[in-house]
Amino acid sequence: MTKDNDPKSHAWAVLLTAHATLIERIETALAQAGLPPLGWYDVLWELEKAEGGRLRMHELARRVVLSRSNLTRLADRLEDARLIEREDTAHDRRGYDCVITRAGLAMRRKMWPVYKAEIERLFSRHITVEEARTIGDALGRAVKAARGN
Amino acid sequence: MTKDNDPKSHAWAVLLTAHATLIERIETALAQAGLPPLGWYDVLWELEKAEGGRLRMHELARRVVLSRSNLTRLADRLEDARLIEREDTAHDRRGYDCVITRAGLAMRRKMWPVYKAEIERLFSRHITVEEARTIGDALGRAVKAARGN
DNA sequence: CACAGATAGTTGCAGATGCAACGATATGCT
DNA sequence: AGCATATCGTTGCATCTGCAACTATCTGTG
Repeated sequence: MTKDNDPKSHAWAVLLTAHATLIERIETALAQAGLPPLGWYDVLWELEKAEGGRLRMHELARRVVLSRSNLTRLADRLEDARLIEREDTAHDRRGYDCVITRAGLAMRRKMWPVYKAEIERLFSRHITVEEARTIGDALGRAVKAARGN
Repeated sequence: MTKDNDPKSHAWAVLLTAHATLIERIETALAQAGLPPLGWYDVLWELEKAEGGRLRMHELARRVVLSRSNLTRLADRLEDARLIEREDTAHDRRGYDCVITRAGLAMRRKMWPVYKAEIERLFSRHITVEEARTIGDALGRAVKAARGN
């Protein structure tokens, strides 16, 4: 939080602090509401957005920015909770599709209001639409470049 | 990365992705250089900035946004590596001061070029100074509000 | 000054994480 | 076709994490 001489380093430092602080609050809010952690939401939401509610494991891992081994076990937990299912994929006997279930859709819908309220309370309320656009654009460029490596 | 209707939700989503992606890259770079993880840097840097290179455990935990139990063990590791020391604090027999050692200062100095190069490559290069100011201001406000809770 | 309640830091435990190694399958080259 | 190489997803291992419980100490109130 120290005033840096370089605005870019300062922005990076604040981004780290903001992420850590807000995520901590959001996880707490979800836990207090008796809901699963944010990582579950991310997976469910990516699946819900995807064509047919299904994605290959590696593609899902890429989208939620998780290592594969990590996604394997997160998928295990979600499958135990009946929120997703693994199906053999066509044309590649090595792979699986993760498919979101009805219960998975319902869970995501149940988590969203809690998550949304926290985003509003902790983030949206404090920034202007113009700032939001700038953040989305600038960080979006950085992500795109990092992925293009 | 989906185009959201709401710029603020979109900014939040991009922030999450950017954080995850860039941190992953930075950790990889540090590991490849044979250096400790980013969490060590954060602690060392906070101590180095602090008056006398020392902070109480709880204050250090607050600044690096870590739970206390977590900081206890991170401090254990740093102490094992002789990068910090714990000293009884004056006036409160419950508490300890974490103090950075010469080796700790040296380690932070050794990590910085690697960290800095990654920040530059992954973040600074892709944003303007004006955007950096906006990010620092906007997220700074959010952090400040969240802490004032 | 005695006691209730708050705070400092640590520890046990269960769960989450990354990395390297693995078996299985696919792909490219000859 | 046959073999080397790459990719898919899982697993073992060591490490890291948060929560709740714990001891020790401090603070405020009567």
